[in-house]
Amino acid sequence: MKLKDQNTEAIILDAAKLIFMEKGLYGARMQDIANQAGINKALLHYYFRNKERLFDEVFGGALERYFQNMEIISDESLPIMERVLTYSNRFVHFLAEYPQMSIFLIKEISSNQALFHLKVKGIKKDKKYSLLTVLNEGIQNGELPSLDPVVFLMNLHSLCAYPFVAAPIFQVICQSSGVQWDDSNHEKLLNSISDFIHYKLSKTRI
Amino acid sequence: MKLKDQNTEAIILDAAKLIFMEKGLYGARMQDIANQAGINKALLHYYFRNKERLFDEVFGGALERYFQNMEIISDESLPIMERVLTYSNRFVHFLAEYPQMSIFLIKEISSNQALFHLKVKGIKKDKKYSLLTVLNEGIQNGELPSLDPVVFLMNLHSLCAYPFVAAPIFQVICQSSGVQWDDSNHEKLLNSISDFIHYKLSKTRI
DNA sequence: TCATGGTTTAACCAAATGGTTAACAAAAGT
DNA sequence: ACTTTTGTTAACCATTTGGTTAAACCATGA
Repeated sequence: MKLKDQNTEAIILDAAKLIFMEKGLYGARMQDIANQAGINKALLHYYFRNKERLFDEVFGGALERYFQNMEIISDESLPIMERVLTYSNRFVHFLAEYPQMSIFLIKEISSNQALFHLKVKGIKKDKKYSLLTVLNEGIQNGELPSLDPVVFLMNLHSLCAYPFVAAPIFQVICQSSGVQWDDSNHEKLLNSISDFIHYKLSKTRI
Repeated sequence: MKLKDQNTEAIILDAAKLIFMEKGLYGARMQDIANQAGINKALLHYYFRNKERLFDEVFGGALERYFQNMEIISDESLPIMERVLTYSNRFVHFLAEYPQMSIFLIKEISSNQALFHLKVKGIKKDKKYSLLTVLNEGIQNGELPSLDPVVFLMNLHSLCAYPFVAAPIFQVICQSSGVQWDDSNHEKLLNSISDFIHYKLSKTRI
């Protein structure tokens, strides 16, 4: 029975992820999730006591993967520029793989900041460096030019994440101008971000 | 009666805007809106037949103002660089004034792309130029260096809008790193965007 | 084989919620 | 004054929805 057990649990989580991602906490219906998973609604409550617990599971998982990817730059063996480049690369690839993740996080965080706060604290506890500390360090020891690290962080995240967050908007904008915006643009996007990083973090600014 | 009439309608719209912005279409409850407006729930249905109509009113209004601000660059008397700078400036100021607008649009668009599509078509019909066409023009006549206008558009919008969209996330990130992220950063943000525009649109690239 | 315990379901329940009705209030027209 | 129109409300209704219950199902070990 253990086999089947783990299986349905995973199936439920996948279904819940899909539905929650699409509809959010309020929009999602337990029945929809049950249908998606191909099981009875009561079974949802058997595995995850209620809607919030199920949501928490999905949400927590998403957050963990999110931060996991955000914290990869702590590798001190590489120059900071290199780390930031890899970091943004992985960030974009991560978002490309889970396109709804970003918007999902933002949706839910904006309507339930408290939960997010707690989860982050739990996850960040065991992480040593954040991009911010790394940047500050680099500025102080002269590896980076002097710049406002918070603004840079904001800019960088904007360039990486917004294209996925606002994909629906852009599809319409581009469409109505006769251009296409699809996955083939990821490479161009990455190039422009690399360009930005080099521009901002090179010691030889103009 | 005309006086009171217009008044309650406006009150309802304000209340609906507030609640819808915060909770979205699904999350918002008619009762909440009625309470916020200080009136009976039935009165909502008296003025706006049902929830969707009321939502449409709020949503349509938001969209119109949004696009109104996005289309100001059509002033041909100015050099393109100037126009783009003003454009991004106004964009940021607009979002600063309606911080939830962007996230609201994204939320609703992502769960109801069709409506958005229609509304945009209706609004864009009477607009002559979009940022894209202006950019393309500038590239062709040599006023701008050769660059991918779609990617630039994406980058620019990202830099402007994401800080507002992701404000909740950033507040937590910054907080857990001991930094502050509040309105005082708008100016820094604007500077960094100006810098980006100059970097990208100057003919004298490095 | 059959008792046991985890798994799954159909049927049900109570609360929430969008929407309606009928009656009342207040202004405007006559 | 009184009739009509417009604005407003309390009470109500039907449906949806999260959650529960009791019974059935089924693999496994005694």
